Amino acid sequence: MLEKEYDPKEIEQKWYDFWLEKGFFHAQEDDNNKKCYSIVIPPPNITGALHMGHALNNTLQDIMIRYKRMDGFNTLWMPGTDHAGIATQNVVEKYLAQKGIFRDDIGREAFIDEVWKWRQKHGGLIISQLKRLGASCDWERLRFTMDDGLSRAVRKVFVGLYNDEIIYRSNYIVNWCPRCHSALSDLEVEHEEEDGFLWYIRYPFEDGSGEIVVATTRPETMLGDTAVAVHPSDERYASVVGKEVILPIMDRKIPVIADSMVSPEFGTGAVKITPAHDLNDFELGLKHTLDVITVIGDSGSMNENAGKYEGLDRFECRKRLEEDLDEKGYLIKKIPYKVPVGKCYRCKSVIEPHLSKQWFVKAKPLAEKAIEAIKVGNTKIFPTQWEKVYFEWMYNIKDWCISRQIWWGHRIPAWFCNKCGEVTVSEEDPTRCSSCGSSDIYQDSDVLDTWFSSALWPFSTMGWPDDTLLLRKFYPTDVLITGFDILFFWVARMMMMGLKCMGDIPFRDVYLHALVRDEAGQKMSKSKGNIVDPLKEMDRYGADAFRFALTSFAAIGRDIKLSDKRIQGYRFFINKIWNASRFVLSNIEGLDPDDISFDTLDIGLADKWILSGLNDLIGYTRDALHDYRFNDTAQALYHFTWHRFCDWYIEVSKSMLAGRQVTSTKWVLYFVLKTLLELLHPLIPFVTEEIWQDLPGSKSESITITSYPKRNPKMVFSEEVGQMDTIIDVSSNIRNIRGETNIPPSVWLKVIIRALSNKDKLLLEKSSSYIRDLARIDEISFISKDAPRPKKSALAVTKDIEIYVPLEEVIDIDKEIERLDKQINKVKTELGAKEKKLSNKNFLEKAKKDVIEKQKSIKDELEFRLSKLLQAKAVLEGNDPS
RNA sequence: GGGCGGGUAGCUCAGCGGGAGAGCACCGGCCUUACAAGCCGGGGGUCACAGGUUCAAAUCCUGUUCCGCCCA
Repeated sequence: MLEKEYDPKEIEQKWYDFWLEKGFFHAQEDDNNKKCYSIVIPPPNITGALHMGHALNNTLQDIMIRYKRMDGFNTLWMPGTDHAGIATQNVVEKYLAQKGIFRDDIGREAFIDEVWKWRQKHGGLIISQLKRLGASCDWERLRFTMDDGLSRAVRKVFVGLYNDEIIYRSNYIVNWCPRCHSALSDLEVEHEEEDGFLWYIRYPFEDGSGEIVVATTRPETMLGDTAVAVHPSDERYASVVGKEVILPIMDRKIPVIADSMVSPEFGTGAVKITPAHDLNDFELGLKHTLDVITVIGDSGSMNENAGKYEGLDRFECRKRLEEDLDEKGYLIKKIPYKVPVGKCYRCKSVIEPHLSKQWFVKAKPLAEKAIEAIKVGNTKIFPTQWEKVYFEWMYNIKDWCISRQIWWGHRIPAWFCNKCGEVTVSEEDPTRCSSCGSSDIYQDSDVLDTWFSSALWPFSTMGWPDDTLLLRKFYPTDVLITGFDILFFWVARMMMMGLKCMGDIPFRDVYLHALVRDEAGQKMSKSKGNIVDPLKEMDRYGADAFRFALTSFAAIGRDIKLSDKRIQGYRFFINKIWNASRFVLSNIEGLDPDDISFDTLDIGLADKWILSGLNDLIGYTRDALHDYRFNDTAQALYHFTWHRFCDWYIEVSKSMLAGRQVTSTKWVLYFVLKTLLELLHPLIPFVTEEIWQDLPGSKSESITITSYPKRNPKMVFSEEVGQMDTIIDVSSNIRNIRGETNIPPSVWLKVIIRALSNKDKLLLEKSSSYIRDLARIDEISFISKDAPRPKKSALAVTKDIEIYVPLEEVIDIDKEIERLDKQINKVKTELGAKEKKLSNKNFLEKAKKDVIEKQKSIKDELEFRLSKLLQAKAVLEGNDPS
């Protein structure tokens, strides 16, 4: 027997330990009997703590995995963590700084040792938090992007792509974060518009024939200018192209050139060209063979080429330079201007376009196959509108800068020769230069972008480059479930690498879920203080309630606005299940389901109604999960459990348990509860296991490994469903009269029913006991078509059934008239619309027959109800025409 | 500048060609022995705006407007 109060805490821990101990989550690669189903986890950072995004993401994955596991698949949910190069290095640096240890003091090797130590100590936090959530990952296979195996995969891919000339090294303008001290890929830069200025500066002609005025948003870069450019067809400047100007402050002669890249509308139509500090300028510089002068260094301060500004921070330099220009008369004006600013997505520092030697992945050839795979439908993206976004990005893909100037990560397997200057790229650490054979070589100090190893995740975790059983069985994976925000970062790159290295897609489906926001729709962030902590929510309401809430909100294509209160609402649902189960378990004592054959049971109307509904629910749930409609799944289960099973079936079962059909009622209660628990288990694993274990009969060791319910054609009873719906409808109408007239439930009522159709009449007579129970009626009588109307009674009409509730002295005439008027008005409005529709010739000619028929029958019903209500009102008003 | 998503009950959202829905909140009545974390009943919406297509539009098309996001 279940405890009276549901206490999630004890129960959750208990069952999770049980599942682990039994090894239910472990995939069997040598099992040849079952079909396989696999998911790889989006690896969280080792520095991370569980946030709402993780919670949602992993709940959805767990639902799919648990569903498939129950449904007979050999399931693999591959877990792991990501080494998160820059983020982790930052965290560990801060951690060491507290102890007075600094990276540069201890050196690279010692620092990396420290990171591993840190990871040993703190890196497992998020894993334990995922367990708290109930994630049924195959923990025995836990992977880490810096593991030996995965590192070997990284090297293999790097070398392979290098040999295919897809990876190359080049001197190019990259996004440089002066704080992280590293290059970043285009994706790692966040673009914003900020309030800035546009400076207008005179550049005098060298021959003294006047000046040209250039406009710039970044005056400090002028120190590295090597040209001024105008549009070739800009008449204002046609005569000055080819002349030279003196660069103010620096007193350097630079040419005026013409190029169609210049926009005549911007500023004065003349722009300064700084090839070392702007991507467009760099390309224009290459085209016109301009000098390249770097004036800003790695840390964002001015270098030796900046003359007297050397050593100043770039923004300080801007101020000083402005003063100097103004003082010397070069500055014409400075006007407010919206400027685009790129910021580091990790530390928010302003990105500096920076000329440096970096490693790149040539993306175009990889993208072609990745586009094709989605085009032909080998991989499908849900919701489909993301496919467009994917294509857009893939078609315009740019080369991917993969080198990072940090220490923590996969070191680039390239060695430079001090003697001949050539590079040796090799999977094994070489001892000699592959070009000249010299042993005077050194390894590139850079590491790879973390996303480079993440791109290999679906196959590197399964043992690639070895040909493993795991890969053969579980690759490609069935679905990738992740947030849309890493579609480019991760999904797109896994597609490219999977197709390149494995020759096959990494996953058949991609389900992109929304972002979890706060109740005001704001992105959650520490600085805003609007974070909802999943751990706290789970402590407060239990993991099940929390999971169910997230699942209910996971509608396709929407952001999720989450508040504590909304989670609380689902706590009530868990409690409802708990109490319904207490009712069922305490009332089915003595039932041995093993001894019962469904075919021999004498089941009644209500039984058929609930079983048929349950059967539909099974189909609906399976379909919804198949389409990743998680919220539909949750809603359907919620509604059926609460508003069909609890509200109606359990209610009628109470008297059935005291009647003749005790066994069948017990069995139906048992069967519906059992099935509901199994349907719910993937969403709310803990509470369902706790109750399921208490069910009678022989069963498997755990609900986790029991079969997911299947539809049963023997449980389809459409006629009875309609009949029970009529009974419920009549009962609701009686309850409505009771409610509207404020008659408390303690007062038993009488009811008189007149049904025009014989079918309904027979049904209601036969099944009147249901109505008695549901509406608290102690006497039901039936009158014929031509019998006089019962006096002093309230009336409700549904379909062609008249329901009279005699109120004797209780009746308040005015109040009842008021009540009838309300109904009359409602019916009149609806009837008006129907009449209009049905008097429309065009409608009758063009609409489908069944639609017209339906409208007609609705109209007939409304007319009937109206006439009855009007008559009832007339009686009360004392001018009964009959 | 280009693209995407959205504007439906007080709030959060579902519905996406044929009688406007759910949860929460609100109002009234109930301790009816599974559940007061509950039960029963009720009120509440020119479905952003303007055109169009259609017999029929919250639903399809066009435009406007507001909000959010992505890319440049």
